[in-house]
Amino acid sequence: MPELPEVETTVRGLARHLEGARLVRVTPRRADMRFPFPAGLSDALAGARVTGLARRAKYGLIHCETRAGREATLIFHLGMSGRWRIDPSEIGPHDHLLLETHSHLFALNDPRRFGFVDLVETPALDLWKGIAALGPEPLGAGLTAAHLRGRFRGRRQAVKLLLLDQRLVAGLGNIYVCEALFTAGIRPGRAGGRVSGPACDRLVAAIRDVLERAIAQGGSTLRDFARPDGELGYFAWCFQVYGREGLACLRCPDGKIRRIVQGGRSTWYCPRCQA
DNA sequence: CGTGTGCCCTGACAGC
DNA sequence: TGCTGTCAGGGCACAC
Repeated sequence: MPELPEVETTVRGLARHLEGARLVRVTPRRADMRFPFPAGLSDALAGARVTGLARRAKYGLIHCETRAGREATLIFHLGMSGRWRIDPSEIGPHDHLLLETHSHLFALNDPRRFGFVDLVETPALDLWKGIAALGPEPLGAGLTAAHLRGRFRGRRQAVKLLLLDQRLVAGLGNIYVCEALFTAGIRPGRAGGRVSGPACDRLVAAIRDVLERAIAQGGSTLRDFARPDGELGYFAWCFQVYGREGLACLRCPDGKIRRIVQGGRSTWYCPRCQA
């Protein structure tokens, strides 16, 4: 379930054990995930010290200083089914990349292999293809109603699909777009260009609210990650509309949550209170 | 350029 | 029990 909050939670969980540690060994267990592992990955990172962890959109960033004294960043994307396992009791068929420090083993596990990793020189990180074109972070100062309004202007595409476009806002996925549109009272199928200024105001607030609450929820689950064999990236979250087709709307008395398909993916919303 | 479609991959679940 | 079909949190390539 990796959208922004899950990646944020994952990064925080990894940071507790990885920050400042030295990578004793880095081991791909197959040739590729979605893309081939970078050539020379193991050699480049063996003996490197982890200087810090960060997140940009749905990318996790593991900043390192290599033995050669170069700043390098290991980028990971969790795709649809990726997660990190800490000190797993055994290595399974879907553990595709292992990071070992003196005290812990981290396994990047991803059954569907839609995730991937890449290695870049840290000074060139912002030029990296996945990051260069990203829109503003939704929890940063860059996301404003004016920004959304400007990017929506003249667009006939549904606001739901526009919000999934990482160039417009970085880090939203299917769940939190559905939830934010519900909170803001905006119909997912509304054309971007027809979303009003006040609606953009509500949308910005809703996006922040939904993401912050999800991160807080994930943070509380982080406790579990301290125990051996802990896994990172998944936590329970009580959704208001996501996956609730046919159930009663939690806000209005008579609404029933409806599911439609947009861009080949499910959208859930309340036809009564989302205009 | 904006928009729409199909596809990468495995696993879980519903229905027969 | 075992088969088949459908669907899943993402993003890219490609066609028009």
